[in-house]
Amino acid sequence: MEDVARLAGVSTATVSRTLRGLPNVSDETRDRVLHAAASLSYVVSPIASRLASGRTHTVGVIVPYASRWFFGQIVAGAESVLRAHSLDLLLYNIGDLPSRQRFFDALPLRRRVDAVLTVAMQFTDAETTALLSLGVPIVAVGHDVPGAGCVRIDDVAAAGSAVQHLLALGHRRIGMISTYNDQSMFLPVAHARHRAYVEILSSAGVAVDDDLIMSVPHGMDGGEQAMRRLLTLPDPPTAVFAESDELAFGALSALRRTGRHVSVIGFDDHELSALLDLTTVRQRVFEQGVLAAGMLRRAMSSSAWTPEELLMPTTLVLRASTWPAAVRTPGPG
Amino acid sequence: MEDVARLAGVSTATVSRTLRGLPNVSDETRDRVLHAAASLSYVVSPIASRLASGRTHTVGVIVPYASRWFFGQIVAGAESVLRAHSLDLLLYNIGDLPSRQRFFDALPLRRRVDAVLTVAMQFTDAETTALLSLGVPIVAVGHDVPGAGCVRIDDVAAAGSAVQHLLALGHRRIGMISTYNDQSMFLPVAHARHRAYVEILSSAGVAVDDDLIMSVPHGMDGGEQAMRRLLTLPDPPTAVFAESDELAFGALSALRRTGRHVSVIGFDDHELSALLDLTTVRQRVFEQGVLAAGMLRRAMSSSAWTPEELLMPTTLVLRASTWPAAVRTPGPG
DNA sequence: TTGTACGCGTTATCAT
DNA sequence: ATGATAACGCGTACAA
Repeated sequence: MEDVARLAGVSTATVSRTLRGLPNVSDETRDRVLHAAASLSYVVSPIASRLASGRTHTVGVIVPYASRWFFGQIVAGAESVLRAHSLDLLLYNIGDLPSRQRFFDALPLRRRVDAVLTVAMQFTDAETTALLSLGVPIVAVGHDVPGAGCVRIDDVAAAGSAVQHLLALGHRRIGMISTYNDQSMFLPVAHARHRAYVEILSSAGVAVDDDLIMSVPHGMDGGEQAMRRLLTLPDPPTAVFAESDELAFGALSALRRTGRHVSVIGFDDHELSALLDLTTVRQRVFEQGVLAAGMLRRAMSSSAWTPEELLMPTTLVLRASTWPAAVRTPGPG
Repeated sequence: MEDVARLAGVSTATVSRTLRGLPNVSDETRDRVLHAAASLSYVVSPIASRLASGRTHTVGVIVPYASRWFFGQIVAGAESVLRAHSLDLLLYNIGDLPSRQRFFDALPLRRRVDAVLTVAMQFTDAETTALLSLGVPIVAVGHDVPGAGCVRIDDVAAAGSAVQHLLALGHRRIGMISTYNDQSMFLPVAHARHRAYVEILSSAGVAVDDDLIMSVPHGMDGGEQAMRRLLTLPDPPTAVFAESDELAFGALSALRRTGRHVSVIGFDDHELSALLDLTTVRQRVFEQGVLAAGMLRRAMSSSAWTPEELLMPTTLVLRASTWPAAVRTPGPG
């Protein structure tokens, strides 16, 4: 920077001002500085800049399963807007217990980020406290953190509409495929969808049979496992609500391998759900990442930011993986 | 850090040494410092540390399509090992022309990373020069960069085995679904697989018909589009080799919608390929990310690192999406 | 083994 | 509008 200043015949202070586009720089000197910088192909050292300014220009993103479709979409959405404002994104993948403990033990985010984005996590009180102790704004997607901004869908209503759909098709024996994580805790999303399942069935006068609720690890394998177990029941379900499309894919796989027929409805509208003809509840995932990042930007720029809450809509997408109960099940008619 | 030093009754230099685990610190002082740091819940400022040491502890990762399955796997694999060594990973998603130009225009990696990982990119000479001008070690996955390390599969041989499989099934009219990017350039991977297609057909005495080669944007939509076009040909193929499983998924979708029957073989062994019964060429993607990150670590730690080259194996995975030509095609028999 | 002191490359405050 | 200079928080020769 000194070289640039010398070449432009000004002080380093003026170079700094110019390069950051601050006011109070005459057009003429601005040109000189810009030319000098260009001819020396000089760029500001982000690290030195961060140390001096005290701002990291970085946001930390915490997800449980980075390589799953849903989280990939969220991260990609957030990345696109953060990058556009030259903010760095530091990804922390803490799905399994060991990495999670390491994370909250060392809390590597300290002195490192200006804001935090967390996606579909279930934090203990201690973990929440640790997060808040970072002293930076937080935005959560798909779950709540006290004092944090929030982007989400109405999980209970959306999951309810899925179960409602199965009821409307005449199904009464309806299974559910749910997930848990390493701590044997339900993720908040799983919790809400499970609640919707219970509520809708109950209010329709259908008894909730715990045997029909399978709790498995997230992913296709989990879904396959769950459906296999459901099929071995003495009185298996005629329809199943899977908490996510990836679980539903696994369920479809089990059905195909066993040659059985059970209606399946998923949740998300995964990129491949149309191909697999999966009835599902659509949510705009990428966009939630975009909106969350926008919220983060606002939080970082205004010192008096108050947590916002954004509720995204969902849509029931009807395809061929669900059908009336009577068609395949012996009924009274 | 001064506070810690004061509390422990030592100098900041000793604190620094202790916290970095350097030798030449007596066990007793080490304990005192560690306790002091713990009781003040002090952590080193990574930014200040980086400025002082001149090392960023960060690697830049350049991918064309961050949210596609393949790249998600690579990045997840690399992240897992980088994180384990507390290295940050800065992701740059430059698939479309505008972001790519912005990237090479500003070259935001300057003074920012200790190493670079690029995945399946096709760089122009100018872009390669720009990258090399960063003066940091580079590792490329799925393509070559002069002077860079490399992790890859034998694309020509692997793609060849796919085409060979179709030939062995008796197919003679074999299509190919290939990709191009925004600059209308073939990605190096696309190039190699296309070459294999031509070579294998030629050496089997089968004429290469350019009408059977569809070039589309990457992704399911592209695959669907390509297959639709192939089906409208006066003499459509009886089998198709898709450059990636995602393209193949699109092709399967088109077949299902049109009720036509064409053998399809993909490439990658995507998580969902088994479910869709897609015959494909398997490669271990996540592991390539892991290995590339390991190579990067070696490159960063030893000043005299010489580019390594790693060749990963592939396997032909036979499923139900390919079948003998005679079964569905009127033949002499 | 430990302490001193300078340097890392900016930003920001206060003058001018 | 511009310049001098003190932070920013640490690493690291060098000295002790």
